[in-house]
Amino acid sequence: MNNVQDEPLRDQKKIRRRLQILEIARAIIATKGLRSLKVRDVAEAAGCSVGSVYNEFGDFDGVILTVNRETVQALTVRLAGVPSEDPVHQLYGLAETYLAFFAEHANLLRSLFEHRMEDDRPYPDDILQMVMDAFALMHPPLVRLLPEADDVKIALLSRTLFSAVHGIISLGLEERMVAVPPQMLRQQVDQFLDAHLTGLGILSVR
Amino acid sequence: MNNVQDEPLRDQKKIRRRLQILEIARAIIATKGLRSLKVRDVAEAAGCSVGSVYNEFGDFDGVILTVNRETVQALTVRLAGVPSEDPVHQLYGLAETYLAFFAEHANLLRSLFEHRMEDDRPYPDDILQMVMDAFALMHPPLVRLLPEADDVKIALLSRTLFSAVHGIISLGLEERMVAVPPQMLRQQVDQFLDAHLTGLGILSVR
DNA sequence: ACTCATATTGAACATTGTTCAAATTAACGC
DNA sequence: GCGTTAATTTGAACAATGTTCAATATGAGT
Repeated sequence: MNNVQDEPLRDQKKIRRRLQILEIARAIIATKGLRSLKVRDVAEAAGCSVGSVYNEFGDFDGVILTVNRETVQALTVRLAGVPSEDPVHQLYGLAETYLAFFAEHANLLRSLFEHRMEDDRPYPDDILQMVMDAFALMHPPLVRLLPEADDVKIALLSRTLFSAVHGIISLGLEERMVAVPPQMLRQQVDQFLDAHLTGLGILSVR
Repeated sequence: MNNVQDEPLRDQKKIRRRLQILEIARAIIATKGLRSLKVRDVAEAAGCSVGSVYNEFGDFDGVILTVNRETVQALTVRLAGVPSEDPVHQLYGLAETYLAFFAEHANLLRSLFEHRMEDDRPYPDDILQMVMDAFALMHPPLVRLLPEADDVKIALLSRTLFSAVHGIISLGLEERMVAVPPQMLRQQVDQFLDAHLTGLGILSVR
């Protein structure tokens, strides 16, 4: 067993604090946006010094990247929960779930997609991989709907669909670009899928 | 006449410097990204003090916003140059021109779409309006192709198409998301339009 | 309880946006 | 031209914020 009693006190506190820092950072990003995230604010709210934040995460980007990592994970869980009996419904479900998640956590998603590293350090591979995995959830329904298409075609198509839906949603929720009301946005996404799936021959023309 | 001889010397210098500051800021954003833009670098390269940058643009956001404004203008000019004889070709042309422009000026476009103001000041209305005007260039061809659709439907559709294409291109060019080679991206955009326009009944099923 | 390795601290530093009193400069009337 | 004046320009000082590291405190092992 490896329960909490076995953990040295030192590590317990470390772990607890790590979680607290992340919780606070996430809350600030979610409510006030990435640009409002400040080391000192996080340290103060977590009841520790700025040095501790650095000990735990290396640099401030480390905090942001960890929050982003957890955002993709949460998104993946939500997307994986979409019912998969009917592949067409599944595709609509994935898009609508993405919309719902984006609407709930707009600033967290923006942090994921818009954050640029200091200098020109590369974005961590594992996060990229997680994003890819998330939209690979479209593969199975697409394979079922287009049995004769090869893997490359499926991969390309899922990437296209994901990117297109992402564009519609992210620009649609951008307040500054004359935000579309959420209900209307859902309709917009559905109509987009109607047209696109029809064009792919998946839905029949009405 | 209002030629350069009539301008007081003071204003001439002011105008020249304003242009120079913008040119330098644009060059830095374009080559090293928005995050690498620093007041002192700009001032030094323009041969003036940091104070002058502030006198001219109010604050540093002012410089960025002015560069962004000029980016939309340049984009609009390019898009407006797409031939309009055939509405279907025009739509493809608009998308491909957007792709070409985005590929050439990726960092400038990211600055336009991703820059967030300090605090929560609103993004200037005139820039939003310019972006709207840019993608309103899709209205005429869509009206010709869908004569029975009302204005609201056209506006919504053009917004959807623009957002979708923007998503495909911006994620496709994102190095960190496993960048798609430009040639492949063009194919991807074309295939997207094929399917979507077919689904809308604009292209006939092959 | 003592020792030692480790974690934590926060003051000091580095970088970068912002301000403003002082210096400079151009415009104008003579 | 020259002095006066209003406007502009300057850059040192300030403010905000990311980062470091020597000194301190703390938990683990005996």
